[in-house]
Amino acid sequence: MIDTIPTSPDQSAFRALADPTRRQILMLLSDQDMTIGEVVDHFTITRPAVKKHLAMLEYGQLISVHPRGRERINRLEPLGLKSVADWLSYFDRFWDTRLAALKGAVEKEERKSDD
Amino acid sequence: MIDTIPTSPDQSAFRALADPTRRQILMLLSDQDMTIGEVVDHFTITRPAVKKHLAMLEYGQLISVHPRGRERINRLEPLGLKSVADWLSYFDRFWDTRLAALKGAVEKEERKSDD
DNA sequence: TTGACATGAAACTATTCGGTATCATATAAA
DNA sequence: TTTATATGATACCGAATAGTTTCATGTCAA
Repeated sequence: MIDTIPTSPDQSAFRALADPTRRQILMLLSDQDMTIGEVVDHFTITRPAVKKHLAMLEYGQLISVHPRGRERINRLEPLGLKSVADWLSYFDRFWDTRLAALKGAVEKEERKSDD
Repeated sequence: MIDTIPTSPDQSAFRALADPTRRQILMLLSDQDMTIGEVVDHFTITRPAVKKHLAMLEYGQLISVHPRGRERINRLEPLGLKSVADWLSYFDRFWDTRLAALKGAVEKEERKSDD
């Protein structure tokens, strides 16, 4: 009986990804860091709406925000996305057993080259 | 200016994954197909609540439902998850360039062995 | 110092979400 | 043919979402 749900490491990241506008923002930030104003210029919704989306992305640790003078620079935080991808990888075996195996091998190889 | 958002292929799949209970259900179904009642037995919430979650998972094409007598068998549909993983793979380059390359190579290899 | 500008924040609205309780329907079993 | 069981479906509730408008704050520049 599941009562206290063994919450995945990043509930808020999954929630942050649920909205198409927020996913679009992530795509934008993958090209370059942007101020709030610059992000707003890519959408038709108002600035406060974008601000809220950015707040949720930050809460889900998918972006980080860095003040610079009167601006705030929004930067993609890929590691937040990686944790989601890792959760999904649990299902790798269903569509590609061999890929999962290779993935493990590569990651092992990487850990070796890290030290 | 992004107005009509170039919606990702699987908006409803992302939404379906946003809830921890639904992700838990997917984990359960990855072990075995289940009737609604069997899924309910793993949680403390009521059957109609579970039913709604299953409906969202079905809408997001993450599961399929198959009537059998008076029961309805819920089955994991891994391909729905794969489309989400594919969207995420856009960001692979940020944390693992080499893995992304390997992934491409493996998938190419698979396509070869498919025909 | 004053004005322009980038952002913060609050208040409000409509809709969706996650949940409940309740009742209806269809099938299996006695 | 009853009766029990598995599910469908509806109505309702409180909280969270996604958006708006409006106003306040802080910083750069003239």
